[in-house]
Amino acid sequence: MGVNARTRAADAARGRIICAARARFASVGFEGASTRQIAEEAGVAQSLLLYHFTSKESLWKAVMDDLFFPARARLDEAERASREATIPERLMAVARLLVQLAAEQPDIHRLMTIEGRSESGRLRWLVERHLRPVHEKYIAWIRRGQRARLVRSGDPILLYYSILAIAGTTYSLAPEIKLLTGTTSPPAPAAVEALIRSLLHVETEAP
Amino acid sequence: MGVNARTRAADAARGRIICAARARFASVGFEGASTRQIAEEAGVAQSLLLYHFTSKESLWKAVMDDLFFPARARLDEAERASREATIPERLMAVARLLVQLAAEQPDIHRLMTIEGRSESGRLRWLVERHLRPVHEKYIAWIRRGQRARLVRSGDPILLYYSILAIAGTTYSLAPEIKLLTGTTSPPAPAAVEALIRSLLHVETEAP
DNA sequence: ACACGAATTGATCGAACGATCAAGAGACCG
DNA sequence: CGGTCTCTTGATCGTTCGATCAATTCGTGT
Repeated sequence: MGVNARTRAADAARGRIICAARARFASVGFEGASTRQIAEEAGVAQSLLLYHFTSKESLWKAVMDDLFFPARARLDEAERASREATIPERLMAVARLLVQLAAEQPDIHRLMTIEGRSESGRLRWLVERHLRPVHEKYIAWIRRGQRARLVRSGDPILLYYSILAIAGTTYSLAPEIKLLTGTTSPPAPAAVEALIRSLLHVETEAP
Repeated sequence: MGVNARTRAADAARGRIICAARARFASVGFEGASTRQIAEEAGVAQSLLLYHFTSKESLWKAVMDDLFFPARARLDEAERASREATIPERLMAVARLLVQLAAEQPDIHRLMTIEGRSESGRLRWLVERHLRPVHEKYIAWIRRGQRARLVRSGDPILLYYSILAIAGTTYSLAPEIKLLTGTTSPPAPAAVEALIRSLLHVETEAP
């Protein structure tokens, strides 16, 4: 972005604001987060936040873009890398990355599940801009895998959202799990991946 | 509760407040919900809300008790009814009820997943009062089933939270799924149950 | 019939909210 | 070296927040 020392410092401030905003939006939601708390955590004045992002809603959209565009780029890369594999293995490659993303940044799962629970202008924006391009593709993959009898039968939407749910929940609810069990280390991505694999697999034919 | 016409009307008002509060807390979280909106939706003055429930936090706790105590009673009943069955079948009886509860009242899943994502006094209260008595029991069941080689191996906490995630997510995110796919009818509980069953099952021995 | 008390309301408090604006600070180009 | 433009701040606007309080309503027990 910025080449000058001036604009580089400004970009750093923008980055700190986005980072603080992501944490607040993810934990208390859009309505519950306040621009003053976000600005304080970022170490800037509240008016600077609204200088860079014009409104609270614009800041929320910037947070979403900052989170989803890199994630989608990595998904595209995982698709390309598995170009030659079977549908179930391609789906597993995608699922593996979804688990990895949720483990690295649990906020991404928190933000999706906090916005998807009630219809709003923000949800419509998020669905059209980020979710639909991703979800529809993989749901179509599941359909294709089911036609080839390589993926378990049943509602593809239910199957896809169950994969998303398993991929993120244990990382998203880490504070609750810590309070409940004392466990401070989240499960290994490989263990989550194994559960998803058994969910995706075709059932062994009943006798 | 009330036997007089007077107290019966008051209980009705209390019920309407709790119902409206559950919807608001579930969709925008504790911090995002306002007592004025809740009171308006319940058709009472905001001051009456704080007369019956002394504070916003007390109202939240009343909502949780109102949701969890009946749910736990039904869980106890499902346990008793499956007293003679094997561990995996008892777990499936519990899972079936969890799916049914999430399908009937998706707010219960929304409220759990909105509070579990950041440590707070409310989360501590919820864990000690409602979650620990339920979760620890079923995680112990999973451990017992694993020792008997009747339940798939792996982290029991991950397995349990994956079951919870699958049971509730498609109902909890119904607004998002509707926007994404146009589907207005949520999946049948039996379909969700089938996914959980394949998650719980012991893997077929590798050659 | 009447006084008591639980239920309900409207007014109001100080604090925090999102947003706007004028003013200052300082790096950059001429 | 001075003017310009971007970045940053503090003050302030009107609104809404959770909470408190006095006043009113109305069924109930005596």
